Amino acid sequence: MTDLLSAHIDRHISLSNTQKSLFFDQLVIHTIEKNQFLLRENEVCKYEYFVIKGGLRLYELERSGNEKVFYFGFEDWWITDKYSFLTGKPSLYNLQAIEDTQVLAISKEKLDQLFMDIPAIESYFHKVLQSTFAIWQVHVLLMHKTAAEKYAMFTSMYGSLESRLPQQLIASYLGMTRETLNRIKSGTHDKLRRRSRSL
Amino acid sequence: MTDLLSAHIDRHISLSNTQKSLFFDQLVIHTIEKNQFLLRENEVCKYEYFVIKGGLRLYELERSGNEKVFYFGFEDWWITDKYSFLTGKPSLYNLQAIEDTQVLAISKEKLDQLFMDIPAIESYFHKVLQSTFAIWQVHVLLMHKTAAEKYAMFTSMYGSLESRLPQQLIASYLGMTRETLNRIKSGTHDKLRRRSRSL
DNA sequence: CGTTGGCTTGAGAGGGCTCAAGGCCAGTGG
DNA sequence: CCACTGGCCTTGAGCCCTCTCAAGCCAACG
Repeated sequence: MTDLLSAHIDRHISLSNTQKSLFFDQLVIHTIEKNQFLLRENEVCKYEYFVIKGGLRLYELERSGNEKVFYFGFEDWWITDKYSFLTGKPSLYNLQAIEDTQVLAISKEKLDQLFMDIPAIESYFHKVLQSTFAIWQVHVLLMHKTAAEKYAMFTSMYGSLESRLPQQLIASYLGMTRETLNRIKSGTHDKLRRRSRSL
Repeated sequence: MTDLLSAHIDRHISLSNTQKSLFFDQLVIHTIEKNQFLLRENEVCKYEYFVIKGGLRLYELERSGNEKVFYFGFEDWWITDKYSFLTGKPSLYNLQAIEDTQVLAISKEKLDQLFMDIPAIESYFHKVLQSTFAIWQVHVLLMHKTAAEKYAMFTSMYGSLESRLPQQLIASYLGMTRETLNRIKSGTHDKLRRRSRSL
């Protein structure tokens, strides 16, 4: 159950088995079905989640009904609404399973205690945040590009995820409509269409 | 010289004067004029910089000549190209002073050593990264909005910076052209113009 | 004052959006 | 086994927000 996490830790820091046990004792396993939520708008996000099976998305639901996806979490990765988790303020976002999913959860209180008892664990979460940060940074860079460039960046970085994600969600993550993404993939985006129409 | 930084640390963790001295001994002060660079494209970013006076911008220079600003650093804040700093790979970005500026620099080697000697210092940098992360996260959210919404978000979050930043740089940060930003500020963006033209 | 950098304003073009319809497939129930 | 349904993808046509290109203005500074 904690094998994936144990291996993930080993890739970042070295921890004795005793220390790992102290850590793992604080974890709670959650199993949720596709489309169920780990967090909904206006709730405070009290946990960080390590995905051991399945996938999740973090998204904003606008008043218009439009959904904007900001982050995905699949196996071997941590996901949470960091802002709500750290500040204790109500979340503006939703964290929903996009497949049948299993996660390990750790609460803020338990985590803070672990940081005090075992500095290496804070070091681990520091490194995890560095990786997460890199992903968000790329997301900002990507959002400055044109639709075709965005999709090219996405496939080059997350190509392996593409088969598990409906186009809708990819389009939302890239800040474009499903239709635009589809036209890019099929090679019929406006740029080309216009040219041939005028011939 | 290290007063600002000392106070900044105190706001995040508690450190003895001895420990602070160990930290401060590793810092090097740099003074640079407006428009000079701390880092240029293709160089490896070897330092994290704490700004004690002035301001900097981190930006990408596209082959088209277009500049895209991703981050600012003013007094009391850390700035670096985190990705290049952590991976040791050449940076894709430029870090340039937008005012006459003074920074304290710490190298990756020194910092890693400090993390091993004084875990609280890693805790401090972990917390700083959490704050930096929040800024990039907002930046992603912002990039999904319309031009007018972007500007509204910017003023509500960073209004105090607005007077120190040329509109050009704000526009770039927001992912729009100077002209569009200007039209939004003067209340003459297309939406309104068209309506009155048709009357 | 000439130059330079930044801000303003205008007109036209185009990339991506909206709205709308239709197709495909898997799951479900008759 | 087949009709029905819902979710997702595809395609089309027109529109609009933002960009591009181009001038002109103003203030700071040599």
